[in-house]
Amino acid sequence: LRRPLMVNFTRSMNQTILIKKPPHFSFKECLWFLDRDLDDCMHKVFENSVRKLVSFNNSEVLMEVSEQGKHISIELLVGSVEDDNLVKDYMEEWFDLSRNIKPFYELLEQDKELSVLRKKYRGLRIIGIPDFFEVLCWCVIGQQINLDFAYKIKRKLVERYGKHVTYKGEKYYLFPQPADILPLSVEELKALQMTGKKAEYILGIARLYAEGKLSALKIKKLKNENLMLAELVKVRGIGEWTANYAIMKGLRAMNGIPYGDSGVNNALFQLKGIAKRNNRKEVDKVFDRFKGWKTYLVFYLWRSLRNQGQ
DNA sequence: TCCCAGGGGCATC
DNA sequence: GATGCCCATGGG
Repeated sequence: LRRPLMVNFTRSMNQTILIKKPPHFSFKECLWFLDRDLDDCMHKVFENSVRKLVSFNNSEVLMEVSEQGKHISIELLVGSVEDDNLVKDYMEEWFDLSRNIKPFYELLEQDKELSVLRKKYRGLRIIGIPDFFEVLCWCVIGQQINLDFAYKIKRKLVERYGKHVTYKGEKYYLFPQPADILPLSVEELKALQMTGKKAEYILGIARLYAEGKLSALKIKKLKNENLMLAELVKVRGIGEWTANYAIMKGLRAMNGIPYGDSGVNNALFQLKGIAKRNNRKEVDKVFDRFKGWKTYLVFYLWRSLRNQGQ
């Protein structure tokens, strides 16, 4: 028998998971980062929330993340999970929630020019890309082209080859899996406006995944970040910049420095006046004081390049 | 027209 | 290890 009364409660029946906000956390700053002015097809940002499709044990779940007082609220608009911890663990990775970033702020305070980063962007966390295959593909796509164009290419790839669910007329996508990419030809990928080289690199990465030779787990098992970088750089299409970006965004390694990154260079030029080219030693000099927090410094430097928002 | 944008591979010396 | 060249699109 149907029970009409239940209809009114449809909304509250969605599974909702609460996570207590850690100290030094600003949901607004995190939301700002996810939004920027970029057309990222992997999530949708609204005024006070962000929606993202995630796969837990091969079942798709559409999350709506917002803040509710002292908590971060994750409402599952589509799908559900048996164990709340799946969602909590995912959120921890995505927003780097479990880290106490106070020591980073103390280090910032000691740097005359950089302390402004704390004042302006307090509460911003590393926003990660928990899918390691996605990080690697994204790096290859984004190499050496402007970000707007890179996001355009990613959108084409994802909309064509990624799974999606539809919610209220909007489509939400998962990044394609290695198995989705592997059967494609260079020509099919070039049709998405990436170069032949990039198409080869992405197919190569998908192949390594399929052969079980490359995965987040394999890299995580390595003892330290230098070993991780060395292993990743062996892969065609992955250089020093990409390897660093990948362990920062995908594995939450804390001492990544994407040498040669134009954003980091521009920010350090603006804030500290150091050269934009051949500046490795100067960059190291700034970063040496941030042992254990280098990735955070990179992230805050990127943040400083865009002045809108608080 | 030239240069740059969240590079990397390769050849060459 | 440093340098130069190629890839290849779009915006300033």
